[in-house]
Amino acid sequence: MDEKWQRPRGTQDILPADAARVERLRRLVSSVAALYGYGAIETPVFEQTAVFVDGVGDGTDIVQHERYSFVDSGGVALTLRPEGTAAVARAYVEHGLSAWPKPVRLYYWAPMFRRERPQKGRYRQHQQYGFELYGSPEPSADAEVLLVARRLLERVGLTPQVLVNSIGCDVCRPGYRAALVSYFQERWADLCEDCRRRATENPLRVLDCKQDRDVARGAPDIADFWCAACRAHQDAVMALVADQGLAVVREPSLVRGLDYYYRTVFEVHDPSLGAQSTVLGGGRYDGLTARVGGAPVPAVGFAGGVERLLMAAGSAVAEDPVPRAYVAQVGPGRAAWRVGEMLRDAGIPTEVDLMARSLKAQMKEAGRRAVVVVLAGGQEWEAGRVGLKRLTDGREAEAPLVDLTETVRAWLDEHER
RNA sequence: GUGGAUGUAGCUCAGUUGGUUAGAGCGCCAGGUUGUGGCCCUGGAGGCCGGGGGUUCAAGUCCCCUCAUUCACCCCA
Repeated sequence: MDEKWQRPRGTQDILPADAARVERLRRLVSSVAALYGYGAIETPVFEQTAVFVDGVGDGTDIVQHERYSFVDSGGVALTLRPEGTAAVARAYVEHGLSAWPKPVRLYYWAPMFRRERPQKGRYRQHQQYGFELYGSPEPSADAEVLLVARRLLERVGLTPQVLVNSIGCDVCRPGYRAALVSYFQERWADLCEDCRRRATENPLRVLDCKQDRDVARGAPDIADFWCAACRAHQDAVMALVADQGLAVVREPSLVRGLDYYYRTVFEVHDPSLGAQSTVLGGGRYDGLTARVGGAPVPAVGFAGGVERLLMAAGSAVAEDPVPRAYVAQVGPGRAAWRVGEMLRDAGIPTEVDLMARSLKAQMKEAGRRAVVVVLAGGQEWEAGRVGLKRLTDGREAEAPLVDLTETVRAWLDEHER
């Protein structure tokens, strides 16, 4: 195949069978959203570059190395959306949603773009769903969002292992950061190359290094540095979810890579996904609206990868089987053509031959994609009757045309059970 | 961006130490008496062996480059 015509690296074509699973998951997400009162929001696929650079943080990998950015013919700097939260925050500010009765609950489902090296569960274009809860600084807001995540995962058949941490606030994080830096300076010789870089750029991230486990384990725990307010917040969130039977585990090394997080952060992993095991991740981001031109508004939320969730879900999110009817033309004429539209008038998914096939070939085709075959044409047709056959059990009958839709529906219903 | 593995039919894969017209299974199409699928039988279509260059009398097989896929690092959904 000429590589000129291959899809771009890290993108995917989703064929009908998989598209049906995606569609099914999408309905599931919106049903959970409805259950908790989250309204859908859609934002553009691209934004002015500053929305992500300032919103997500210009030190983060997704804005530093992974941006799909371009300047349009009018000279405007634009970027394909790499994540949803900053874009929603921009829309929240732009449309004055801070004037809406609080809290404001929003969810989205949208394609995201990051120029990374593709691997299992990681694509340059992928889809994310996300939930955003604006307006409440209370621990109950963090807890609700965690409960939404749990319900969603349970609906797709997973039992989530939720990892939680608090990365503190402006009061306590600087102290922790300083303690970490001096700890790493003492062990500089034990750090891997990547960690030395990280130790200066973003010391918190050395914690989840995969090589220097020992160094990370011996590092000071942020829990010992939390201010009273952060500690109380974290304790309350943990208590609230535990109250609802959601077991969460505090993971001291959990830090997340986006700059807007504040206090609560959490992730859900699934080991079946390999190295890219994060099914969903999120946290609190009270300062984000201020980064995109608004007043600060407290907010919490999370986002999850559609492809990863589908991989982890396996057959739990299966394609909906659609029981179909197939109308075969017997002999010459257009009987099948007419019966087809008749069945569709009644809302029954129906196919009719378009290949000028023999009856045998039509039957074969029906066997592949239908449950009930209607045989239209010939002498019965002249007498106002058609033949019926159910492929699943071989049942056959003849019916007057006037009763046809009723009979087909009954046969399909019986098959369903 | 770094490292490893892999690219042969629509799909899953054989293809010997380089040696004639590159194979199988599944799938697809047609037929096995005029109007009844699945099973079975017969036949058929479908491959610049990812692309380019090189070594050789000879390359799907060996070498180099490139593209893609994949796994891991990095990072994250």
